[in-house]
Amino acid sequence: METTLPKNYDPVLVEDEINKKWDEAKIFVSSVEGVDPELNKREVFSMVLPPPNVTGVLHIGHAYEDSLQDVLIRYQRMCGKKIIWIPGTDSAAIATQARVEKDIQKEEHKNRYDLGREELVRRITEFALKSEKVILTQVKRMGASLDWSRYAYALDEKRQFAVYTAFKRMYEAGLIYRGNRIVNWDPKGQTTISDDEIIYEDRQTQLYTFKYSKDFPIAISTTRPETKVGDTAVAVHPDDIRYKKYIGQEFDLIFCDIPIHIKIVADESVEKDFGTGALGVTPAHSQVDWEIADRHNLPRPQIINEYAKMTVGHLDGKKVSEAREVVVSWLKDQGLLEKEDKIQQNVSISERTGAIIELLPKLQWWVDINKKFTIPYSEIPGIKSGSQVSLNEIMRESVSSGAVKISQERFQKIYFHWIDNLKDWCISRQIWFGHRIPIWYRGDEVCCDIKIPKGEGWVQDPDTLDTWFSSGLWTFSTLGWPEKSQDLKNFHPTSLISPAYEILQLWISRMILMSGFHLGQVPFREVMIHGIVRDKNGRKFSKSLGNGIDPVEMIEKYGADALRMGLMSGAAFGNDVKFDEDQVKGMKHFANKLWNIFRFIVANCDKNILQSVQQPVALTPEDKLILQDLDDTIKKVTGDIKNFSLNNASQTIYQFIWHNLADKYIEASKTQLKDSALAKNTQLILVHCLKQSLKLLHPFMPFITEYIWGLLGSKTFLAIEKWPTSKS
RNA sequence: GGACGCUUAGCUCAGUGGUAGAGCGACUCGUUUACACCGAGUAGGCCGGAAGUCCGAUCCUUCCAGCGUCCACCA
Repeated sequence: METTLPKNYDPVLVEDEINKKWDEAKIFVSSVEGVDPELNKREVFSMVLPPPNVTGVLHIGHAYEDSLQDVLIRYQRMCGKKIIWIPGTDSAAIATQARVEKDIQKEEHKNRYDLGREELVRRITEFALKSEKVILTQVKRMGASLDWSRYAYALDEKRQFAVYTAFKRMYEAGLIYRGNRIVNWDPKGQTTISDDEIIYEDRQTQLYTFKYSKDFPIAISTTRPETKVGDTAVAVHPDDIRYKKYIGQEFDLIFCDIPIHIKIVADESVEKDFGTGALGVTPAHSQVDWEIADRHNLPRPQIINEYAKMTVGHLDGKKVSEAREVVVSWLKDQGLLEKEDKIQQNVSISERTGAIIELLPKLQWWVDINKKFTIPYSEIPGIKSGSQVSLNEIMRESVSSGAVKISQERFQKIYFHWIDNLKDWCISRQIWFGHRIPIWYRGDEVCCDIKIPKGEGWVQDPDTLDTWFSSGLWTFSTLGWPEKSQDLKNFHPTSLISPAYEILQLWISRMILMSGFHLGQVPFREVMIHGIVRDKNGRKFSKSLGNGIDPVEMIEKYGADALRMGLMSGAAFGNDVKFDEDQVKGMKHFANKLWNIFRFIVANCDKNILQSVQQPVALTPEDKLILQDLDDTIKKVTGDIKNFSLNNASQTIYQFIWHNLADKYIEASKTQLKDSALAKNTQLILVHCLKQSLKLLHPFMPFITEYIWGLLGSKTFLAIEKWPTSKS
């Protein structure tokens, strides 16, 4: 027995050491062509890592995602494929800016306007860099076999160039336009805010039912009577027999001493059973009404300003709440108010300032989803090069043709449902951190270009792009696009992407759109959506809930191998995983078990047997049983990984190593090793089983398997060994 | 409001149209020269509720309940 091997396995030291060795040997770097002359002839397996946001540190959900993909990648690598797995991080414009602004508000009581654009962006960038550093360390410690030579950040120079190029080409194709849209406006913060920054409060409010005037035939209901001075129509359902006869009629009215012009229109979106079944349309201050106005070509006067004050008639300058009282008492005086009901309503409130959100129209940039353009080149089945298509058709065809395979049926359903209801994509954001829109103005002139146009007086659009605009380019902006690079030719479309289901619409569909437009390709051939990790109570891990678990803490306690294995065996692919620390602990014990199997074998086998290529034979019933079990295990684990049943695969290999190899065969070997007729063959079987086990386990527990592999005397890395095949 | 998912042993989860499985935990016994981060055992579940299809359902269908997610938010 060699006394140099400690009884207990210490993952932390080993994992650092192995990581260093992998780094130095550059075995995960796909651009080192000289290492293996056969490499370029091999089948390619390429993936991008869904880039984590630089909004802080990674949580256990990222650890799960990284592990899943690394298992698949390591398996494919061992199957002899040429692997490219690209790491990166995302700037996550809104999320990051909001995070930093919040900190600054808290610590310095300053808002973005106090700091100014330049200073705020500087601060955010500083924060992003810090957070990027932490994140990268975390990803590395998880053992993700990424090609770090290809690391990309959403705001780095190359990606910036790709984003501007993409914008310009889409602009020139007529797919990007500028138009008004209703946004969430925070009157206290004096800024637009995104839907994620809104909290909904269930409040009781009054629902007023009234007529605009005595001559008007239809009563309407509203919780906001003051906005009715901005009405331009009353919408009714086309099938509503009560109101059919009025459709198309127009009225000039005096409402609360303010003249308004009302047209009666028919619109499917109106609920017959709500209120009076007639909707007063206030186009400028309601999302739904804006769309109705769109469909019926109605004027959209703005009657509330950025300070939540009225802008018309004698109400001018009054707060909306004051104006409401004025209007209600006027209605009462005129005898127009038919009834008042108490109803529950979701009120939108700004998360940060607590102000009630006003909806206001603002100029925004859009991607036209339905406009046809000529696609110069297309590999997508069903879309011919040179034909007329829309982005919507690209998104639909890419999946319905099977060029992108969304492997779980339920997610495919969600995808199509989303495409069916898709509207134009608003890509401008009124924040400062992110890719600034590459549009310049000079008087009435508008210019779209990658650089500031020549000449004096050009001013860049103040808005930045929706973060998903740059994320949509990710599969090819990371491969050198817009250059016609060799990488792009070799590795695009990528083989697989494995995101959480939350970002199917946000990200996956945008990548299909972008890749289709710019390359005439799909971004990936297969989408395998995974579940998310939850805490013991089934809640999501999130920064705002503060229930995050630092994977590094788990790694230090149990080892990255144990964390990976614990997460993998937690639940089936696509289902959510409840994080269970005990499971991780159990896997640490498993690592220790494997370590001691190794110690036993080293202590009981001749040194030359450890590296012998001689095939063992089955001499005893125990021999026969273990070799058969091994073969079954190889078959099952391989099949399970192919089917993305990583939970089953990990449990099968666990079962074999612990309960077949250790509990049964090693016990049997204790007598067989004493029998000179059996000793050598028994040693061969032990070593053979151990080595095959190491290979099968390697995708799940890369560190300990690689470490033991080295201690057995191998000169090559286990990570690039050949995957075992079963005999049957 | 719409869509989808989940509900199986104390806990975390697999699974199959034909008398229920794993890991952890619990309990009993054992071993202390591979491993106490150990071994051999034991106990535990009318597989969320109701109805239907079937010779037979935990698995298929319908309804209901609880939980969760995404989308749209109702004047």
